[in-house]
Amino acid sequence: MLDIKFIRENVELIKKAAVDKHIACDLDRLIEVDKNRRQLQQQLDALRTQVKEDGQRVGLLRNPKSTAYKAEIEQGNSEADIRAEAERLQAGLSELKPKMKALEEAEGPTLNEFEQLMLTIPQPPALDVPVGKDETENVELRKVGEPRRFDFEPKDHVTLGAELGIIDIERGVKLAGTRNYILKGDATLLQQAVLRFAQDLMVQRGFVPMTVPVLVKEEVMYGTGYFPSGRDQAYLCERDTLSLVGTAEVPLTAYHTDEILAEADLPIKLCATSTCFRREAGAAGRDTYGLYRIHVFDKVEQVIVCGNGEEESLKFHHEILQNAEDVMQALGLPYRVVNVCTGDLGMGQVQKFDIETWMPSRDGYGETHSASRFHEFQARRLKLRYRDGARKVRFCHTLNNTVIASPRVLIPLMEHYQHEDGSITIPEALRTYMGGRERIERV
RNA sequence: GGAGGAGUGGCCGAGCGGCUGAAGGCGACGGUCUUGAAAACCGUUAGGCGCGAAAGCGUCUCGGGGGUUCGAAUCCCUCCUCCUCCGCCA
Repeated sequence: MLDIKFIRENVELIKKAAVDKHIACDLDRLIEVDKNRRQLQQQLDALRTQVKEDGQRVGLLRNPKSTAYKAEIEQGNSEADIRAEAERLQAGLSELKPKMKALEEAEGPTLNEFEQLMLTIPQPPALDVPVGKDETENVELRKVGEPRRFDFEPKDHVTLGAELGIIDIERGVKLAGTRNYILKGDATLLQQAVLRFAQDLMVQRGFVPMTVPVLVKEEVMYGTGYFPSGRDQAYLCERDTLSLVGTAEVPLTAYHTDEILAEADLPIKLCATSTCFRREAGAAGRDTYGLYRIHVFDKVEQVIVCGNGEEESLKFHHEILQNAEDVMQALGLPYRVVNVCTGDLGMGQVQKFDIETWMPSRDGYGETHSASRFHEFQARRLKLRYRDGARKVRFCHTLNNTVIASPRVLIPLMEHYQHEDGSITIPEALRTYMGGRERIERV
């Protein structure tokens, strides 16, 4: 959410942002509703002032001990006069009631529409975000590591997993439908190793590990910007008006909702390992093969809540990106970093850097991480604030990035480290989490 | 799930129809004092929205929503949360 004052003064900028981001919003209507809203408030405020002042005077005139009453007596007014004055004021106020009621009834829907519209206004992207229609126009920033050249015909992760007896997609689908899977034996251990390794690295870097709810209230989904527009991507437990989160970013970012933090508390660095649930609505037919695009997965996520400043935000954006790159480097996987273009940005994101990891079976890079910064966008929705040095209340900035998501990362991991016989080398960084073993082999 | 009790400012706690956005205390911040610190004393210390260049002014908010009333933190309805006891249970 943006500041309505900012919106009023930057209508054209935001219209352009909406076009570039492919987000539908009715800015003209918002401006109009905002105008109505302020007008109604001014009228109501004036009436309320009168009701308050006169109403209070009625009370005073009815109380012989009040100074106002005594003043009336001193001015030579009789008790009857004073009583009459009170009656007169009260009658006048009674007449005001229908007028106020009418205004209040107009204000309700206006406020409601105002809030709905405000939720649809996108955050303008940073200046160095490339304008583009979709992910094909993301701009590569750098490549790290070389895709491995095989001297044999490499297998894909599905084949490797099936032959090793550690990935069972068929039965996953049997139990839960398309885009489901079952990890078994060493794949389960490998996934847990990867998650634990990633979490340990984050803890080492000062992030507080958390266990968070994955089934959250709607307001949390709205607050982080996933609702209303992404509602069809979430699994809803409608009976309980709760939603399954698609990422731990949601509960982590919302952790300090409706609080005013001390500046000394910032930056707040949190991470959580959680299961993530995604409907993948609208992705029918896309990435249907293997473990790439699935409904349920586990992820370690990192979130930073920092002070309100462009520079600070940028600094932390690079920090969370670096954290993820360090994980990939420790795993020895080749990847590249892309500057995500406007058409592929979410509505709250100022800028997003994706890490795409080399996946031999795709003969290309596939997204494994997504590092975003939001400025105040989420903080405003969540009422996530702090008091600065001048004791002024300001909105925080928020950022987040994947640390590692599995099983997607098992794709490059298994494929990159495979041997001709179908066994897989366990990268060194993970061995302590795999009982010191060096290889996954068929048992 | 059943039966009771309670929700007031950063915290504790008064108020139970009218000059109460809210006494008092604690904490925090600023100042006086002090060689420094403590103590003592003085002062400041809610957020949202609107108007305004600003100072400031207005309004809303005492768990949320609705109602009664000229007037509600105070009365009524409803929902939520927390605590205690009982039941069930990983």
